[in-house]
Amino acid sequence: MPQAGAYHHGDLRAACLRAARELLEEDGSAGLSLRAVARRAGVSATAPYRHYADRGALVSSVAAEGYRELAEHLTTARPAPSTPDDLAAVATAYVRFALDHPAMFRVMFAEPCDPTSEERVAATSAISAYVRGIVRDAFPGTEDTDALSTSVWALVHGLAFLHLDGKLDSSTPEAVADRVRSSVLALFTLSPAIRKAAPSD
Amino acid sequence: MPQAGAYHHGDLRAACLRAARELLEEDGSAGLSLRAVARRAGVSATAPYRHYADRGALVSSVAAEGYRELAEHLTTARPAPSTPDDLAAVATAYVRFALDHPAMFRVMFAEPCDPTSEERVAATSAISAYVRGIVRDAFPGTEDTDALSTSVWALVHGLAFLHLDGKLDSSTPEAVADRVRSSVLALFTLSPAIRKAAPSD
DNA sequence: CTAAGATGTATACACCATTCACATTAGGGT
DNA sequence: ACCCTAATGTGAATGGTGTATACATCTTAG
Repeated sequence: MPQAGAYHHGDLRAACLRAARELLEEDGSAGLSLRAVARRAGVSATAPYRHYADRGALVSSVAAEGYRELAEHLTTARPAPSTPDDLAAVATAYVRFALDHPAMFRVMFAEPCDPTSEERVAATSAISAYVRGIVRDAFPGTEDTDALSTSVWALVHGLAFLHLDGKLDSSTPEAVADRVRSSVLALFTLSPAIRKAAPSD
Repeated sequence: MPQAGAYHHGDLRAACLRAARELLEEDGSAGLSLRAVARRAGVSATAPYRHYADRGALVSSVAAEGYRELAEHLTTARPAPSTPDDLAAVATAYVRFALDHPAMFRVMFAEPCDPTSEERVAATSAISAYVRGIVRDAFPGTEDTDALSTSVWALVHGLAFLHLDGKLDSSTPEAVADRVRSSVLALFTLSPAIRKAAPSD
């Protein structure tokens, strides 16, 4: 039975993760220090090193958790997305997640982020596959599904960041939802002008 | 005549900016510390405070310079853009800028960034206006130019970030250029499937 | 020429990441 | 039941960082 004595924590690894997430919510990414995490977990400053190689490793774990939660948030918004309309709904859910958890979202995407963290790679490729699945269902006639889903992800991701950075008004959830929705759909309803102007390959 | 004596630097403000940019190129955003800037400028650790309120102010100035250079980079790529093809070229230039100056790009967009820096606001609105101009010329028949240009900016911005974060292959400039180009254009060439699937308003 | 303001320095404090030697404990092999 | 080992947590120390404060030096306006 763990947690009998006070010397050993029991599950410090998980406690650190939880503390890190709380600090992120409260003080933003600036407040996420190893020492603060240790303090909150009620443990000495260097104890976390037994479970994380360095600060970056902790951050990577937090990010990975964020990816999983984002994925869950999206599937909750639309459990079985298969139409352009579903796609728009998922897109707004994506942006909403970013605005509801700004510090977490920044940790997930705005860090230097070495690509050697398997946890991160696995989690992001899950999201990528999810988007690809929706696009495949929503636009069955598409030749290059990968390219299109990349475009969609990039569009939504960019919208999230521009809102997050205050470059676009995000005062009300409705305003954001409307913009995301219309942005996603607008790009699909412009064909006449474009086909006339750019009839290449 | 400045720079006669050694006590006063002459133009420490500019020297700090230059030093900050060099450190950014060399060591990434992690190496950008006020103390390192001061060291490189050959000045005491607290001297920069005479010209910048705090670290954030320095970073904001660097970011503002980055915005201006990005704008210049884009206009150099296509001095008078007016077609979808031009738009694609400008888009690749945008992503290329991000990949060529990753640390700078992150400073520009991935920082918490209080919206109270006039320098930043002015510089970003310039880019926003530039994109809007291209879109207006490239798609004259569009009702809501603002919405469309927002979408375009978001798409390109998202592509830049996904490449930067290693979520998309950026091993060769050609691969990146092809993907950006096709991503931007692909979204304009899907009309049949979409109009059939989502015939709303 | 001098006094005041601008600019740079020195010192100090608090915080942080990280390392290392050490203390405590849990659990498996006997 | 016992001990030994590996896992886990502690404490002190090192070197880096942002920032405030008091002080030194220079420039320049009057």
